[in-house]
Amino acid sequence: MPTIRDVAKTLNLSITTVSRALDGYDDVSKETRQRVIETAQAMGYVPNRAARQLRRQRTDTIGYIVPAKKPQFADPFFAEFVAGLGDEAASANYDLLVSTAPPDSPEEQTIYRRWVQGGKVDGVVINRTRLNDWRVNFLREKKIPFTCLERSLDQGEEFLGVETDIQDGYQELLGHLTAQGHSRIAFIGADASLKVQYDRLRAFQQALTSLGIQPQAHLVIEGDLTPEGGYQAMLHLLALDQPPSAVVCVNDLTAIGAIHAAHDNHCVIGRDLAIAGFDGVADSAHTQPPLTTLDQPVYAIARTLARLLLQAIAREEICQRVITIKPNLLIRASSGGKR
Amino acid sequence: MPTIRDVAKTLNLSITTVSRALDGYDDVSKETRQRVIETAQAMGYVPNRAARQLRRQRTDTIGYIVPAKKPQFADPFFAEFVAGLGDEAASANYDLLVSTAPPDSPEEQTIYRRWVQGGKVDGVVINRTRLNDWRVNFLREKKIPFTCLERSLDQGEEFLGVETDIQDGYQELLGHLTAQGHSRIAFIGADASLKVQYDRLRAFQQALTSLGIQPQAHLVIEGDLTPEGGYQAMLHLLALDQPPSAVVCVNDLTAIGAIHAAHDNHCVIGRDLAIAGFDGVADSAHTQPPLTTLDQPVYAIARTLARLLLQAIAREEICQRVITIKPNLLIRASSGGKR
DNA sequence: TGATTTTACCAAAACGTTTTGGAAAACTCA
DNA sequence: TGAGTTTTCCAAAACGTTTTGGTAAAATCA
Repeated sequence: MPTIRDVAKTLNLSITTVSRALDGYDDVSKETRQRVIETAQAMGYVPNRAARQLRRQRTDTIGYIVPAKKPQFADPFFAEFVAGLGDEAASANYDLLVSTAPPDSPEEQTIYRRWVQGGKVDGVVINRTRLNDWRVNFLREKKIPFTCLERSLDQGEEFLGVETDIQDGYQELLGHLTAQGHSRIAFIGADASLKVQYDRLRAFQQALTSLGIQPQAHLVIEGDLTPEGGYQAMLHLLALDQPPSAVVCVNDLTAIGAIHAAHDNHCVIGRDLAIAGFDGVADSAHTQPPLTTLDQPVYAIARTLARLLLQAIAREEICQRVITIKPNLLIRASSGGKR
Repeated sequence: MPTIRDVAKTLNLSITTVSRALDGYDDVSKETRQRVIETAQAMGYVPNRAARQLRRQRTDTIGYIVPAKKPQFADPFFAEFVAGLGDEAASANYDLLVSTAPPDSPEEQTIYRRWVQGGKVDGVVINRTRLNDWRVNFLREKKIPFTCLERSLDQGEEFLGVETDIQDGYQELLGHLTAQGHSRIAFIGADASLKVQYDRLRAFQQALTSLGIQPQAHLVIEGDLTPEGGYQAMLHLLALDQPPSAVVCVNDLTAIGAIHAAHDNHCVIGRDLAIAGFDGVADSAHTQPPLTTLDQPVYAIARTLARLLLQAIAREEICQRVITIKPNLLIRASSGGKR
């Protein structure tokens, strides 16, 4: 593996000149630069990252920790999210470091500490933000750049990241459901400490109220963002004295589980029961019947988060620190809409 | 951010002693070690990774490049796979570097080159191995440790990784299908350059033959491992003069698309048509009807690949260089089995 | 006792870059 | 012509570790 020293020796130049030629400084002549670039290429020289990082005091790496329960995580949301981060990072010659840890666990703390204090990453992307999130306080205190999907309550104006504005989306979705005669509408949510749960439940209830329907506490169930959680929650709803005729789920995976449970109870979805999700993961188009959902451009959101983070790392002026995204209602057969 | 120098100064010790105390060498007294550890802890000292890497000439990082087509990838297989790699790496205090690149593309080559030659990773995990795979030749030539899921034709005895033995699985699956009277059985596969396509198609045909059924070329269709590919392939099959009564798909995502297409053509799956997948991704339990599939322990496979890789990096003696895994047939309603 | 071994520590070199602060050579202009 | 300016290059100093090759002091042994 040739080093910069080898290249310099071959060309009878100093290390300095080679370094500066390759980095595009203008204090090296055109011909010299040409020679350097060619020789480096021919010798297969690639700068050693560790040495560069040590000297430059940065890593050209951003980090993301998948907030997954114990071993597996299977939400395609994360897959798309990671792809978006990775692609944006790669396009700026950055790398993406990935790990998994259960939300709010000691492991999570350990990894963040190792990455941040050990100087493994220049910045971090956070999602599944919690209402009170130690991560934002920790990163803020350590003065490490970071971006968030959804704003925690600890963050005021200095927030940097993406927020989804779901009010209109839920208004439209519930308008669609009530237009078909539904009035007993349930909500299968997530852990109450999550910001998305807080936001989506509130938007759901506000939309209901604005349509003249009184929200009912016993029609709000807690799931866990997985199909299994959705399945159990749906069973619970179906066992009620007066089961709902429509169910809004906090994400698509929950909805997939709910559909399954309804099927198992011989409900015909789209006729006996309307179901809607949130996210627009690829699978949602392939459930039976296809799932009505509020589609978010997850891949684009991830790229945006990475882009903002890279700008923050480079200390660029960021004109728009909060990027707001509105989900897009996809009406499919699961809500009895057009087939 | 305190460095080892700060710790040494605080304790009036040399840098050497601090370093060796923390690394557990035995040429430092019990009391000194204790003092060092406590002070380092108290000062919040964490070794700088870049400096350590530069000196040790290794990175404590393994790499994995998701072989995804253009922007998105949504296969939960990858999500589970990445989680497995990440967890195993973390348990050995290693990190996981992730990127995405279309298979066999210039981007793929660039990233591998950057990682390997720039010394960003100590080793690499490969999956979606191709029949002739430049990656294995490249890594072998550069003498970088790597492990593979599935063996490419370029690899002989020096293979290190996991192979799936699917012969029995397909035998059992096709036995199950023929027992229900199916004899026109189609196969929706993947790109012919992939090792899994090669293996699974061959296993499928051998199983058919052994059951006394002549494989028919026009019942073998090429998909692309996505639901969309499965959807299109299924439409094609349904339009045949004599459509198949059962369809075996190369992975679950393909099967999910196939189910969708069949539904859209008013086939009742499990009655008019049997469909089976491969992988056992979480979603396969929640299709309607639930999908019969050959379940692979993806998470465990990924952990195994990472573990083997770490052993290779540490130059440990590896007693078992090829770990063979057999998928497990899950009979669900999509093949007309038990409900 | 003096010779040998063990214990506990350390100075300095190395890892491969980037950056700082010049400095010689080649121009430019009056 | 000679003073200033620009161009092109470079030596040496970091960056924060780990490792090498020691050396005094203490303990052990004959």
